Amino acid sequence: MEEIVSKNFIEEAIDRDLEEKVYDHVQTRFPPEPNGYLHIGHAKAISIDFGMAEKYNGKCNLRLDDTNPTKEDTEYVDAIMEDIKWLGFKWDKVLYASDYFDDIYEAAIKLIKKGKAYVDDLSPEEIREYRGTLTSPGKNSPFRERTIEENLDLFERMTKGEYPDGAKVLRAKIDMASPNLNMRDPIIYRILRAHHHRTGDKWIVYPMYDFAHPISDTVEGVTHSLCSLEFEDHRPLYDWVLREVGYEKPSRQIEFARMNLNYTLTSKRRCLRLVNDKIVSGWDDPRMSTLCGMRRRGYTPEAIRDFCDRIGIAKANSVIDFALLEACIREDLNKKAPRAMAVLRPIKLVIDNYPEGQVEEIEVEVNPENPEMGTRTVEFSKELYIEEDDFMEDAPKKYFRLTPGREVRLKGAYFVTCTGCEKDENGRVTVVHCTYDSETKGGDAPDGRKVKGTIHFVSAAHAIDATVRLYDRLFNVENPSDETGVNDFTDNLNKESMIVLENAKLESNLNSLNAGDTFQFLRLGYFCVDKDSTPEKPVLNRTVALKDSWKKINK
RNA sequence: AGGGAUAUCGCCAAGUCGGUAAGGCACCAGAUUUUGAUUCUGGCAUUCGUAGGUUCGAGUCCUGCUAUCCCUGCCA
Repeated sequence: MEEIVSKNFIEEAIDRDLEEKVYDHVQTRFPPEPNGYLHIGHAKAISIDFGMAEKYNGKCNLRLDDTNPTKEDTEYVDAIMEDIKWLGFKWDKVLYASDYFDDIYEAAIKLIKKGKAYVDDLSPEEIREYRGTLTSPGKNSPFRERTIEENLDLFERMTKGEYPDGAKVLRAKIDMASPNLNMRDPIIYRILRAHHHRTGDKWIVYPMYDFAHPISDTVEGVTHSLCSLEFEDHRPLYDWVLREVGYEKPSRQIEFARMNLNYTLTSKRRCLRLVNDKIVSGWDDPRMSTLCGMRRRGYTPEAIRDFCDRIGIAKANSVIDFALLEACIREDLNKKAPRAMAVLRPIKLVIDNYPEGQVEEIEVEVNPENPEMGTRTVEFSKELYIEEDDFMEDAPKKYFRLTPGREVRLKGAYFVTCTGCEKDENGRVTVVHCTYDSETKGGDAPDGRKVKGTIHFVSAAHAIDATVRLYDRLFNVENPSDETGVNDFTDNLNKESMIVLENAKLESNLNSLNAGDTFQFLRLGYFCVDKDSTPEKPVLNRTVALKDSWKKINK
């Protein structure tokens, strides 16, 4: 049966434009300001900007919005490009708002000549006062009625550097009484002596976002300029600029709701705190919501794109459940990740009736979800490591693992029956004893008897020592930014967001790991090799745990 | 003299001439399972922010109200 996918409101708008021949093609752009790292919220915008172009066989440019040289840096440009490529999206061109500085400047002159822009000498404080408030109209600047000639002259002098920063601005002459504050003679150019990462010291005046953006879009040939909801109020200004400058094919701005994810933080200011205060190891800490952090954590681009597709596109503000992201990464990795056995918190299991010194090669599948991935062998011997959790001296009835008298299967190997354990002076279990049934090789009993549990193991003599970092959500409240009732957002941190296990044991097949390699450790979760990993001491990050209905029962 | 938006299941989200509430995640129950995973099967909104109205019939149309978000940077 054909799956019915209804169109979202952006596609409907595009369809209408195409139908009415407002445009005969679709072109979009993704316009980040290069002043920080991309995070999961940007993934949605990227997915929409590039996705719409793809759907309509159009093009999408990456345009770095660099109209404020005091905040931007090339370091971020490189990181942004890397992240977009990683996600698997392809831009048509890499462009910069600064590529259009000449066009934008000409547009400003045009506006002045039309009497639609003027140079204002008011101070920033005065401009704020004159703007009025949400509920009261603003009033005209005393400089509003300067002649066109005077404005032309003044603006030229601004550009030449005759005035200090902040002394004058160029404003659009619209309506100081507009209920929309953005229309109250918005500033379109300011004097800013700052080194620009691309244009150097060529410019002394820089256009404001509201002026630069519509012009960049239209000059670039963008048909649909997709952005987030907070720019809805700017659309009248966006349209005003394009109309007054007089473009024949103005771009159309369409706004959508940005994504929020519970338990995660995307605010630049707060993330910077996490980094600066060393609460995390850096912008690419696996707990960060940055794309580089998620990449290091082991998230795949496929999972993130699937996530963006599944959450939909709408205009209602919403908070997505983190569990959906986890479902996406589990679904992707379940198909792709080779299985391996690893013991995170090892205790010894000694098979008392197994021949001393004997080693058997046990064949197990690499991925039961995908038989084409073949099989591998793991060593089996008298002394194994098993998970601390897989033995319990006094176990409840529903416990399917090792407890004295109970028989379980060692994955791919034999049935073993627990006979007891040894403890240290503190009462901690150090060694578990069992006997095996040599008739059950491969994991099935010829007499047809069944076991309820199958546990994983690693042969002690063959195990590879490793460090495993168990990551969990960084915050233990749904909205980490909510500081009501706490001193600040760091009070919302999850103290157990990273648990480092230095004594993990890996199966011997994992003897040449590369950063980024991903595995499913049987019964534990998905793990990927960290960049800190060395051949001597592998380091694995837990991307996400497997679902665990036992944990739920046990609670 | 404020303006702009949004309200459908715990979280997202379809619902487009008004015709009797898709789907995903989560959750619950059962089956299968050499991962307590996966897979499968079944369950999960008499009701669409709220109060009225129009209509044979309203989530969809009309009126009023309420809640939430955004806007008073020479940031984007």
